[in-house]
Amino acid sequence: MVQNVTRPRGRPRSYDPAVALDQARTAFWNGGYAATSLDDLSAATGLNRPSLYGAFGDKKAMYIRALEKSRAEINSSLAQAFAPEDHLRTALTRVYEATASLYMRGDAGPRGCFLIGTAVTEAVDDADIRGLLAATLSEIDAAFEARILRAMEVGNLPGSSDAPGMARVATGVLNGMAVRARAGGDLATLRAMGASVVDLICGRAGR
Amino acid sequence: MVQNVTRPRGRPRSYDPAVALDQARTAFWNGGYAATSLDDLSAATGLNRPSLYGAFGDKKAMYIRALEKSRAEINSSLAQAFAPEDHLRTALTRVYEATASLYMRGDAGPRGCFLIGTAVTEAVDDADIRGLLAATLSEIDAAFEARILRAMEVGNLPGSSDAPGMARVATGVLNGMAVRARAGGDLATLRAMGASVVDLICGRAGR
DNA sequence: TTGTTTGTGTACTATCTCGCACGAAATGAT
DNA sequence: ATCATTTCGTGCGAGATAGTACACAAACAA
Repeated sequence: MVQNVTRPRGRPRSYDPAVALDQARTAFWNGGYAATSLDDLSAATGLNRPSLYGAFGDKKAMYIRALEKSRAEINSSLAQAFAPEDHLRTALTRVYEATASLYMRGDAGPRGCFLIGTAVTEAVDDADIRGLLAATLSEIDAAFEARILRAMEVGNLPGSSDAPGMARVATGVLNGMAVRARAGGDLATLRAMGASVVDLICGRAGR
Repeated sequence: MVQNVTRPRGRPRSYDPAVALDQARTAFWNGGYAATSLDDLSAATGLNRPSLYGAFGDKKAMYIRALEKSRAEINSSLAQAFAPEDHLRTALTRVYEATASLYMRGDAGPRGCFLIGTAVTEAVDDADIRGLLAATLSEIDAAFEARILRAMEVGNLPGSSDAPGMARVATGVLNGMAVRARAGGDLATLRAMGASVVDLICGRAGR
């Protein structure tokens, strides 16, 4: 409970920047980066354009901020899902179940993953976005790989398993689920994709 | 060698519509649908706007035509790759190898898959594009599934295998490779992803 | 030739887009 | 109370964008 140290000098802002960033991300998430105009962002956040510029800079800066927010959320949710030391099958299933329902959310229909749904298109022409996308994919790979390596140590997987390869496949199926969601796929299909790749990694009979 | 039956009445067009469609698709492929303007398309094809309208209608009609062309190419290349009755591992490897090098092509860096790279973003707001994307994904699933079922009949896979699930995972990894390509991933990574999922489906020792 | 049909190219308009300049409003400092 | 500082909101302007009108060019038919 730290008292607000010192209130800044001038007129207080009438909005919460974190909330506004969330609303802007929602707008980008639905329509993509290029198709979302500043007027759309203005309508989504309730801020007028000068306030948007004051808060975030230009359109691309807003988008980068939204990407970084998603990146942080992905990393923390993977870290959380992989923390409990239960069986690999349980941990992977938890990740895919949570992801499937996350990807199905959205007012205008399922929107999948923010990065896959919007950044992939821009990545070819924009090095900043491409770098952020690549970094996030690597981090997801690394989270899967670390968890798989732990499973190998504990004996849940054969010691000869190809952990980096399995991790990239695991990430790839996540990407495929994001694509399906935007293509209008239903929750059952997404969950089935996750279950199938868990079976392939952990073995069908599983346990 | 059919003689051009009857030449159409008026002034002949000075371009090949199929070539122009290819060039337009290249422009969309790099920049995405929304970010590609009619001037970009005009520059890419060498046609001026009235000719573009005359040939294809508006921008969205051009894009739909490009999507359908890619869809047809995907279906025929899968049918071709799956035709020989060799081992499932061979057939799958052939598909992933060919796809990996296809996804790495592009003048402005690797562009991945045209559908994944451009249609996924538009799919939420546009039902036509969403439907085309969903139909193509289903067709890819179906091609994988049919090939896996044949492998089960021949005894290359256990009869208890989950063919639909494996097929969706196979498609998902394809999607993941398309994402990686646009994120700047290198050919070795794409190929490794393919090899890993082939190992998971066919068994590590393989053969 | 002469007329018909069709493609080409310039130019135009209405609209949208971004980014910012300006004054009004709301707060803290003195 | 007055000033300084920061934000808010209306409105503006330069430029891009989609789509079209219209005149010209090139082919064929009679």
